[in-house]
Amino acid sequence: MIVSVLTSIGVEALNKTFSYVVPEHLKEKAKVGCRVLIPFGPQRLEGFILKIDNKSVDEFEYKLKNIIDVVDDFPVLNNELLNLGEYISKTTFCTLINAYQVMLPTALKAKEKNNISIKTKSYISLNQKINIIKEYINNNQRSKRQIELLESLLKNDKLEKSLFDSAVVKTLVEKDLIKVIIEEVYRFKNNVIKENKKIVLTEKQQEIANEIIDNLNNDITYLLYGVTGSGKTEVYIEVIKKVIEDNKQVIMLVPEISLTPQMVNRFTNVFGDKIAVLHSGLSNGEKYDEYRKILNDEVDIVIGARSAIFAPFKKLGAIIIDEEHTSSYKQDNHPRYHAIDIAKVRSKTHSCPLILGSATPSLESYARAKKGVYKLLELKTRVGKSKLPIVKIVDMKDEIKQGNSTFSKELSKDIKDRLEKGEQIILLLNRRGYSTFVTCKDCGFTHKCPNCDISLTYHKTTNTMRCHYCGYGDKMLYTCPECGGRELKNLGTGTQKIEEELNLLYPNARIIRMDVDTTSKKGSHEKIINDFKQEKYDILLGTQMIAKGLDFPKVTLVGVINADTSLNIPDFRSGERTFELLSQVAGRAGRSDMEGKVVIQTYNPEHYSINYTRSHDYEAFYQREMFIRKQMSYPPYYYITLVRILSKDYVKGMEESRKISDYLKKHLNNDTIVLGPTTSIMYKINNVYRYQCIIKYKKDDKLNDTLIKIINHYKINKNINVEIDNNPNKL
DNA sequence: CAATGGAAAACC
DNA sequence: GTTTTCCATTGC
Repeated sequence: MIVSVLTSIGVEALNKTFSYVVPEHLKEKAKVGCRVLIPFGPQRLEGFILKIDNKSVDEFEYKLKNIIDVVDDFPVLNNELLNLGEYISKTTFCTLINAYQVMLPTALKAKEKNNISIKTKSYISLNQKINIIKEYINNNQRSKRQIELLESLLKNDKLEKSLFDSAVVKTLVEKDLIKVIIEEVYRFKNNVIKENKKIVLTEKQQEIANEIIDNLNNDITYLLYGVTGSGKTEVYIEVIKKVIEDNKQVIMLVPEISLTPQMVNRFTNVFGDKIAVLHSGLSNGEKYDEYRKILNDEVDIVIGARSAIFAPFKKLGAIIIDEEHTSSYKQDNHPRYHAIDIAKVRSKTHSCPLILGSATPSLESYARAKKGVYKLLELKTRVGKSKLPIVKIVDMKDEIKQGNSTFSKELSKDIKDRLEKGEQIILLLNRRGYSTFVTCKDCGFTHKCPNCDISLTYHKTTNTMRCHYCGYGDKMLYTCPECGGRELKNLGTGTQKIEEELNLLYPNARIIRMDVDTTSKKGSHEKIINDFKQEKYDILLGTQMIAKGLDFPKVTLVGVINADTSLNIPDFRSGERTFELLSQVAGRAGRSDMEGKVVIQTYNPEHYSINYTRSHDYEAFYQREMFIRKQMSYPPYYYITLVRILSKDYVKGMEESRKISDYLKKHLNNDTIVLGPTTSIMYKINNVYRYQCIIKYKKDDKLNDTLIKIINHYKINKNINVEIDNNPNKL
């Protein structure tokens, strides 16, 4: 038997299979999709069997080697995953092996040293009839510890092996009186809080749910556009109930790790424990266990982040993507796949619906819904008595004149008021660290990362300067290295500084900060959220991770310290991102019957992205933004493909970028627009210079082939790296 | 003419 | 990606 094997090495030059002979004793085990251990030159590698060949050895002009071993008892890649991998590799221009690896949990990736194993627990139980045991007990009265063990087992079917002395267990096993049972156990445990809330759908929710339920066997994509607090989750639950009734399974994607516990909790209360959880907050072992629950048909629902879209369910009945506009549904390193694209492919293969939910849909999705490509479903009002919060926009230019720099008069007053009333507050600042850059007052020197073209952020907790791109860290400077000046100023405010100021202003307030720096430990997301929910704190201060989907009934005030941080990013999506962030965080206020208020501080109060949040007017924002996109030939009017050229050599990078740009202009359609080359916004990261060309097109049948030609041309060049990003999140 | 090193090729 | 091979340059 001869098989084609794809090695675990993810380089363009090895993006092909190699043939091996399967020795007689492995023939049974070797199936397509299984991992195998192979000799590869002088090394040993793992790879996937992609094909079983019916060729014979002498049809090859070189001598084939034998496979060393088959790693898996069952194919890690089933047919659907094999096809999905090809799709990813084609659409994201990555190697096939990279596509397969990204779909699998670490434990099942083809990798040489993978020591993530199945966790087991050992039990003991009786291996003889009761009368034989009793007889043994009577005849061996002196062996006290053996008798103790046997008597416990007479009372219990099985007991943990570790409760007893291993020598005692050993003797009894040797005498064939008891046996050891090894059981697989799952590592991940959800701490579920019991709820006794009965879910009653509003008329509108029921109507929408019914519409989806009536069409469960078609690959329709729905856009469920519902304002914050309108109860999209209730609709999801109603649909899922029906899918499970039909004996099918559901994938539910949530945008942030911090939102999973909340969703898991709600779902567990409705569906019991037939739920697997998959996100980056789990250890590799836990992820493996959750994945095995899916493989073993033990669960009906997977809740998770982006990669959960690959959950290997055999009978998918529905895919739900909550907060579909979230940029993290697209992977921001290679392979840059988008979970929604994968979902569409899977929805087609399984003939099941794809439900995209959001209060602020991406322009692309909403435009598609308007065109009828997606089916638009709308929830326009909040559930019950709760109303959308009042939004106040504060012009910080005026406040500065009055001497207020971080907190406006209005926001300070409101914070004080809520603290007195014992209500909760959420404050958003989309910048972590203490200050965003350090400048010398005398010569204007800014402390930049030596590897990247980025100013370093000061972290007061560790007294270090850190680069948020490459992770570089340095001691805080007290004298300017350029001119020796002693007046270095901290400019730009981060969450750490706000926390410090809040502590000074409201010494009695209990404040918790949530950003990348306070959530690096496992389970810390959940802890912060639970503690805040249980009112152990008055103020939750955080970066954008606190903006989406969280449900805190006691929050009546949301403050945005600086709405301009996301607006000032030079990117065509910055307006959309700003509106989305502000609308989402505003949606955290007033979710119960208490009225909510949102205070947005900005230096651009007249900007439409900020202004339309005041009236919660997505439609108006959409119209305005679409007008600009049309003028500027941006999505959704044009598709964008970003070609990024990376090189350690500044000059060579530029030269090759120019060649690539010329080649694109020459070979693409006439109505396709090629911009660049230019240096990227971050022109140097980790000592690698970055250039880019932007391709805007409506339809270009030559694009794919042209890009492949460019990639092939550079695949052997070690000085130039070319990356393709379709529909980029950032330019 | 061996030693060194960096690029290129092979990897089934 | 890692290892080996190849070839040109350098040093003695």
